[in-house]
Amino acid sequence: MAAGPLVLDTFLPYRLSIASNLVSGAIARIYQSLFGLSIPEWRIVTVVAETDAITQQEIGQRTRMDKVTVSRAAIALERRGLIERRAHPGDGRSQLLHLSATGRTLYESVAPKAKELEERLFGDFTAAELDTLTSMLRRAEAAALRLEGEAR
Amino acid sequence: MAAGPLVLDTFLPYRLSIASNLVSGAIARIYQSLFGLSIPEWRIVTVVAETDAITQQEIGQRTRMDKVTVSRAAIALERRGLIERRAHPGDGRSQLLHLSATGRTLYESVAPKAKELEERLFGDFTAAELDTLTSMLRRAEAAALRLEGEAR
DNA sequence: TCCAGATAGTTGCGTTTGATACGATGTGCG
DNA sequence: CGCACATCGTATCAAACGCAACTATCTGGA
Repeated sequence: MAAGPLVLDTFLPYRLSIASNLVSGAIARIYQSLFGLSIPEWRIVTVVAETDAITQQEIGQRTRMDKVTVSRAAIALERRGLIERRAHPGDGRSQLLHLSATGRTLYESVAPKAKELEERLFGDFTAAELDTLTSMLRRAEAAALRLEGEAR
Repeated sequence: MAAGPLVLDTFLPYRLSIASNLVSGAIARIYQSLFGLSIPEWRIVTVVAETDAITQQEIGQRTRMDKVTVSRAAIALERRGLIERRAHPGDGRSQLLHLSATGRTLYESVAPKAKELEERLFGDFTAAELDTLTSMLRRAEAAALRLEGEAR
């Protein structure tokens, strides 16, 4: 671990926040202008596409989005006809989300664009570097969760 | 670069956002409860401590915070007596921020706590890993900035 | 069976955020 | 020197966010 005095510019949580905000900001602007999707909406479309049918609660767990955020984005997506919500057989409180035909079509143009953006952002990383980065991020996530856990 | 279909869970911008939100969230809560400082306030205190006297505009550039965010946090810090604002000699529009005695005292307890948190979050990373992570984050920042640049 | 407590999703509301407009000051060109 | 334009910081307003309260439904134990 870095010894010595605090220097904001090299303080890792700070660097992480700066990098994440820049990357998220760039992507958010592009998705908004190309597809009219916010980040929560985009995440939901992707998760629903990957699972075929999923509850809002599960989406929240997977993506760490607040259930309120999921609820609002799901309502917006339904209004736009991109997803459909059916009663959950066996649990009347819940509903299963899945893509409409329109939603699936949209997803099929969104997904390649996502890969392209990833390529543009991380294209000069080697495969090994990408693995390293991913695993470091997961380690940091786990540590942050531990820290939160202690607090309560 | 990762080939194959989009899988949200391994999509790097997504992982970056999740990690950053968890880390920032944990730190924000701790700083709020220990020192009553928001993240923007904390950043300003740190930058001012490092530079001794700096304009709000420069703070914004360094930390990538909006000038509105900086303005509000600076006003709050001045009200609490942690920083002082003096006329900028040679530019009447601007002002130089510096720490008050109280602010310096606070900073001297904030800084070690920051190092401690960094240690708790990234303590199991080797020095080499930390360097790698930092430089990868900087590369991603640069790529995101290029992407933004193209958009306009 | 019935009721207390837990859970899914929505709504309300206060806070935070950032784009835009503004007032004040500074700068450069004619 | 004067006027158009840029820049610093603040104010304003609308949108995003997340906690807490709420409704409806489910679950387990007496």
